Amino acid sequence: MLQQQPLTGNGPSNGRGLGMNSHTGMHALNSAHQPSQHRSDGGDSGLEGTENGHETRRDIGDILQQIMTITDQSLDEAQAKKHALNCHRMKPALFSVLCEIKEKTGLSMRNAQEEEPQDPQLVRLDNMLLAEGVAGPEKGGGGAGGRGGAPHSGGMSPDSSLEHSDYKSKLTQIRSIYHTELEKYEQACTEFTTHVMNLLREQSRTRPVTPREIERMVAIIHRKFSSIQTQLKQSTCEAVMILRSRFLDARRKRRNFSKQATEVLNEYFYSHLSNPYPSEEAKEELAKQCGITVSQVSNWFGNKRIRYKKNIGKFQEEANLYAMKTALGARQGDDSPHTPNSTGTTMKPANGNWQGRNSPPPRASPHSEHSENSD
DNA sequence: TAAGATGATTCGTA
DNA sequence: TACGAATCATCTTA
Repeated sequence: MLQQQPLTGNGPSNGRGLGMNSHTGMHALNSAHQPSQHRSDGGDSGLEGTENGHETRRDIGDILQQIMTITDQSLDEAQAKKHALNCHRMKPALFSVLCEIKEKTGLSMRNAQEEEPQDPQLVRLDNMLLAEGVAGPEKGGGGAGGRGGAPHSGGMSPDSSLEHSDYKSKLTQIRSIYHTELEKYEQACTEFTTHVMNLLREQSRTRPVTPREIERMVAIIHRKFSSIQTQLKQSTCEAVMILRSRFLDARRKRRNFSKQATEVLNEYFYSHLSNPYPSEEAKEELAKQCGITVSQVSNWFGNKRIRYKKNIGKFQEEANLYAMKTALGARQGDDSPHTPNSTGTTMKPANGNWQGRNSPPPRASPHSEHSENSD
């Protein structure tokens, strides 16, 4: 309970000649009133108010003696003695002297550490949790948070949105567990800190504990708890990574384009059958219309050209269908976007080979103008 | 469950 | 770098 460290201060004499210049506190205390004890300051001590230096020393000696014996007493006795000591007229002076000694001997710095810069790993974890939408404010409605949120392969088909919601709900679970645990840790940290602070404050009545030391102790506690929090963050990040990788694997699964998207692409393809090479702009436009990426449009046209060429007969019916559609649209004065070149009945690639690889379609091909009015 | 359809990937070419 | 061709992996359908 009552620590004796300030009393066993082994530093050099503090110049106040309080008999603290010995390792053995008790000896020092016992000898505090001895006249032989050297006083270097000739009575400057913080013990002013006493007229007689000798008397003062004896007084102090008595107090210290009482402090030292307090641990041997029963609790009640000790409490009473503590109270008496706290009320003793010499107490404030003695206390301030003890504090000073402690400062000088560096005892209060025992556990002091330089303020550490923020752990870069922790910063990374924090950033990641923020980016994933686990930490920070909850993101409403739309995305599953952060960059990992929306799937984009094959557009936002109903299937993928289903998958998406699954991802979202799992992420929400992780988020909720993370926040619950975090709250627990924070609460525990606060409770423990308060407890320790109370203890120290209580002790500071009987031993020299400065507010600065209490602050340091609090900082130490916070460091300990923050290392636990780091572990929590690490685990959470791992969980998110696992979830993400599973989700990404799922996204790799091929999804058919929506019927509507296929229709748009087919309309373009058959209405440009003589030259089914959409320009970059046209691809972008188609991608936008279909809710897919430009490269998916490119893939689609690549596959379509090959497959069409390989089996024109098989696609004849489809070609007729879209040609009719196109013609109908044109007749209705609906200057539909997909009715540009109206090769309509031209169901075959020119020479069965379009331009061929040696002569790719001119970039500024005529159809690109058509595609521009395609919205 | 097998066959066909389809989107993606890889590789060679100009 | 865009394209054709081959191929893979998955989805759809009967």
